[in-house]
Amino acid sequence: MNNMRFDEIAVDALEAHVKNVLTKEEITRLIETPKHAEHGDIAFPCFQLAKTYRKSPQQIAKELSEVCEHPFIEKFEANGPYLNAFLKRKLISKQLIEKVTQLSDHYGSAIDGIGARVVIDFSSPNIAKPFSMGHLRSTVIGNSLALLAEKNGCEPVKINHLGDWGTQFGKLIAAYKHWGNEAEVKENPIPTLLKLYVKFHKESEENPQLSIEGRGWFKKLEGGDLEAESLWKWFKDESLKEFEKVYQMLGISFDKVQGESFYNDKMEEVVKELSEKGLLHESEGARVVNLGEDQPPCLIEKTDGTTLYATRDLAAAIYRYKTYDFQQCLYVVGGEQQLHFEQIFQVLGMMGYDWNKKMTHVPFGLILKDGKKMSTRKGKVVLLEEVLQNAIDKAKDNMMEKNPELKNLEDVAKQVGVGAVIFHDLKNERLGSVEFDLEQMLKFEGDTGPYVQYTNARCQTILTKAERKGHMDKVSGLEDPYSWEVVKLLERFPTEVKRAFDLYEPSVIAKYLLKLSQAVNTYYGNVKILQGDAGEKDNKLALLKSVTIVLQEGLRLLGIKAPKKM
RNA sequence: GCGCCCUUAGCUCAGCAGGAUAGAGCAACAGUUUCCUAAACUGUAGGUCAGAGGUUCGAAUCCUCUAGGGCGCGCCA
Repeated sequence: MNNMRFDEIAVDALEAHVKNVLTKEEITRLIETPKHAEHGDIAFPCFQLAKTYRKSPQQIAKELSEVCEHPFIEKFEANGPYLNAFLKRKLISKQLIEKVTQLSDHYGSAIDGIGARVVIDFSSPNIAKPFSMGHLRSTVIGNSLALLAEKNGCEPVKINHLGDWGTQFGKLIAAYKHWGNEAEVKENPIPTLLKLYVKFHKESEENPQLSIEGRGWFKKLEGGDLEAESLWKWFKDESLKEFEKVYQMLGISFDKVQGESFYNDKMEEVVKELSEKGLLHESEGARVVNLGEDQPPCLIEKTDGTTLYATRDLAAAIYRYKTYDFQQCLYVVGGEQQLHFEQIFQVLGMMGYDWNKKMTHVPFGLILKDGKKMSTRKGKVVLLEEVLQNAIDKAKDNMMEKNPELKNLEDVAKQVGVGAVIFHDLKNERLGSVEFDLEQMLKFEGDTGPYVQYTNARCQTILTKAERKGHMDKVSGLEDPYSWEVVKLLERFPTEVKRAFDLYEPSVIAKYLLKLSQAVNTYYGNVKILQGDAGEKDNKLALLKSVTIVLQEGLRLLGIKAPKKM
């Protein structure tokens, strides 16, 4: 009977009285959370029962309200066609606070975790290009999914599948041979390489010969040409240094950095296998796998014998399955590549690999600029590093003004600034496209990361002031309406953690944290924590302690720090 | 042309295993600091849920169509 979820309590109370008509599952499905406090804590609509009972739903609600009872429920009330239940606030809050403070940061963790291995392919920036806003999404969503996987009892494997192979690098080498100079690249690697890349695309519009040249260089690169390889390696090393700066700012690390080039020596085998299985066909000089009547084929080898994205992804998938024996493999890649992944999964299936069902493309919406996709080729990029620095500077300005005597001000400014950017990216539904808006991203008020961090910091201050941490033996529960809203939200945390991972949606957590923060701030604004008699104070402090546990843990799952002071 | 996605308040978005009066934030306006951090709180104002049908006791939510926007669709990734 301990620690039941609210819906379980309701099912428990109702089951005996509607047993012949509805199953447990059906009751669970019907149960809902009322939107308005006057409708209680749990609601059960009686419309469906009306048919079988041949009574009005109002009548049924009334009758049920008279017979239902449950040790956790204060009262049942019929309100029109609804049966509303009011929980025993004191009892529930007592139990919940005890549970959260006992479990601490394990609250919400899956206890029946099976340790399933989940490979997550995310971030994957392209070398020789700036780490743009576009990659931010994959990076923060993927990182959060890894954290959520772990929280849900799985074992994540975080892979950074760098875009470090392909025709584009042949083109870059060609561009460098034409217009580049060593000193300039050394001085300012990424912007210089980007400039070369952009110039190449502009020039090749008038001079198609250039593209052919670029493809030639890629063929050399894939063939092991020393000059091509050393240039490529140089570009890659410079890029990795730049990326590392960004990952450090974001506080994100990987288990493996295995770019596309890692599969260079594994592709021949894949092509061979495809051929042996009779899947490879000649088409217009290239080699493809045909997929279906009205579907475009999957291109495996170009006319000149070099490989493509799809080839490398097939090799990567097979390698990963062999290496990790994963239960799930997630690709956190923009929605514009949906067709590509459909093709990859389909080809794997045709090769006889039924584990292709364990692979999922987790797409997300684009970051748009003026309603259009941002394009690297045209040089329209916004640098992530600059955005992060902007945010950090702004956080610092704020703190100089509000809390200048704060120690480690630099660190906290970083946590808040970066937190704002990450939260802004994660708070909206994954799939929606977002218009790039620096001003929005640097907002620290309202529905933002700093708002959540601030809520936590205020609670922390009170706890420090009260010098009460830990022993909550004297907790007896709370029943005022403000704390009740907080308690109800705290109770939901484990459910949200599960839902967020099931849906691959970090925004579920972000939205939850906003709701919790709002409820806490309302509480804080209306109730004086450090006033009242000792017992009352203990209860309020214990609640705040629970709040900080959940806020910190929730932020952590998004990859955001929770400073104690700000 | 085909496929996928999107359209809710002036702006950014919640709500969508159908349910009781469609919610936040920003912006606007009006308040709150002898009081635990005003990065906060309280209140006012703001909506034919793109449009039309359908299923249902009940639709922002499910189905169909229309309009508008976005993204893909053989040698880029």
